[in-house]
Amino acid sequence: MIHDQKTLKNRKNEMTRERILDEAEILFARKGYHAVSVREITHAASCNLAAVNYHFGNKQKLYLEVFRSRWLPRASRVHKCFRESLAANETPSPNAVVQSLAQAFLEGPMTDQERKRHHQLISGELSQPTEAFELVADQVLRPLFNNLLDDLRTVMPDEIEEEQLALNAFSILAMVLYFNLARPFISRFTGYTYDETFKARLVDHIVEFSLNGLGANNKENNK
Amino acid sequence: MIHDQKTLKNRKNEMTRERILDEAEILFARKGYHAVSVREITHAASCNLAAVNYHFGNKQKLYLEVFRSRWLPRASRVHKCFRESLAANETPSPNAVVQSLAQAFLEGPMTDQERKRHHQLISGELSQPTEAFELVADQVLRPLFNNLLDDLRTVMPDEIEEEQLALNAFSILAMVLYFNLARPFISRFTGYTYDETFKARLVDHIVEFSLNGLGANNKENNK
DNA sequence: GTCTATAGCAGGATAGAC
DNA sequence: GTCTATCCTGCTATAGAC
Repeated sequence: MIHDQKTLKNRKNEMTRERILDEAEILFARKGYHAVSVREITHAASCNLAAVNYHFGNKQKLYLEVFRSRWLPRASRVHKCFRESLAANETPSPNAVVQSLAQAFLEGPMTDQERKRHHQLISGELSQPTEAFELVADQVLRPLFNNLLDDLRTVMPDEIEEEQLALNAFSILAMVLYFNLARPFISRFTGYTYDETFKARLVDHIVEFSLNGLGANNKENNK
Repeated sequence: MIHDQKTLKNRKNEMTRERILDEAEILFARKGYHAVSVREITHAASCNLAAVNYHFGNKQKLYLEVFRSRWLPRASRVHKCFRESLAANETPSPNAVVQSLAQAFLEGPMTDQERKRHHQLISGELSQPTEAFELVADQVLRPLFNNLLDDLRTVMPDEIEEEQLALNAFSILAMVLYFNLARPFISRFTGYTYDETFKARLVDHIVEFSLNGLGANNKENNK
């Protein structure tokens, strides 16, 4: 009995909490932290103004929780997609590394709507870092970067220097992230929409450009 | 007489106005539009709260004026630096194009402090575009992009498609802009500081990576 | 043109009833 | 846990003295 009541309460509690997180993420992504008010969030989540303080303490902690419980898991899915796609190749190659990465980021496990929110949120943190950036840098970006470094070390010639390797890793990330972050800018100047065809075209381009950039475009490594 | 009084007034007026613009730019860059209050700006500029409304109408118009009178001219200096550096080569080559661009952006006519402000401001607009983005896109980004397209068309093989050309132009821009925008992220992961040596190293890397990426790294075009 | 003073409002946060 | 009512701070913008 008591247990049932408790789970019932918890369930209702959880649902309000989740609704707030959903709406908060949408609004923070669309307008940025400071441009969104708690009133706006609670109104969108159809709950009371005081609910944010009750569930999260304050606005800043709600924002952090959006990253912790929404952004990080999604980023993990992308990272996992990258690793699995890469592992599916029987022999590692620069081509496989770059293609897996580009596909995971541009065509990966997110819907277009999710991807937009996801990138707007991180874009805000790159522009004006808060505590959330530490979280993202340590739990997502650094592991991704280190994985990429290791992958490159495996598939690149042995004589390559560590600094050279790091710069190459950053350059590949630059391509992948830029074509996501600069989407409005790119659409504006070319008139292309980011449909499936164009995204596939982009992945091909990124792979080709990066592979050549790596100077690893010799016949035996590609494909 | 009357004329002298007028110029004197105007001069004092201009100086307050300029001081406000200076401080507003610093604060908007550091904290973002919504996180800065007019009080903060006028206090930093050692003038009265009402001065912003007198000189600019309101906060939003002040923000726009920062872009118009501070950001755009600085971007023009960079663009000019790029064009002049490129024109200095007797024969155009992919190498000259990319190197001129990378040098203008990374080592160009700005101090490091200016560059940081400059990139933080545009970074905010990329993340949450306002009216200022239209200004920047039309007056700076589009001309830059078109110039780069024309340059590439000149130096690249004739059979290249327009779409391919545009993707290459975006990729080069991605490299140049990313290594500026992601500076905190890069420093954090490598431990490198952006001193003169490292910036020169970066320019070399961007040039090499992009040239290879263009697939134009044949001996007769390089150098 | 510059200032003081203040209107007028929106924000985050909380106390206390239910 | 959720709600109402409210506190209080901070904001933008303006009116009016100098």
